[in-house]
Amino acid sequence: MGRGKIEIKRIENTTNRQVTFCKRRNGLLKKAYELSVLCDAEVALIVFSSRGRLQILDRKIAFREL
Amino acid sequence: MGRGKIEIKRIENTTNRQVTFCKRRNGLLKKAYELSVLCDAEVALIVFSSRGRLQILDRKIAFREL
DNA sequence: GGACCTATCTATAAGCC
DNA sequence: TGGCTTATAGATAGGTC
Repeated sequence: MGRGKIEIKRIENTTNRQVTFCKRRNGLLKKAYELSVLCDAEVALIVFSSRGRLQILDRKIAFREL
Repeated sequence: MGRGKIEIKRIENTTNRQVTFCKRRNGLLKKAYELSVLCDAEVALIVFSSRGRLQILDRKIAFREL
């Protein structure tokens, strides 16, 4: 999606990788939230960025960043 | 998205809710996988369906269903 | 229930500032 | 680095079989 198609493999350019990480992490959090609400499901999402930041989403700890 | 826009609130129709759960869970698993590969990040996704099935994605336990 | 279809909506890649 | 913008790829709602 976006202006061009990309392959699903490690983005080598560091800047581009970080930008993509932020964008896609946000998208993933949003979709996890939507799934939990729409379908009344328990969804937990745990993401470690390459810099070691831990981020969790669930319906009780919504959008918490540790 | 799809043929019409929907509100993000619990889907009351049981059949429709289960269909949406399956579709969106698959979409979420795919996006979690893509994030982990593209951005070399650790991503774990834990989903409980309303029927209590547990599903986990991470890069080591890829697409495992318990 | 699952697999496929497709019109339409959404996420996002690449730019620009 | 962090927001915007926008063209386009991708996800999916509703439907059929």
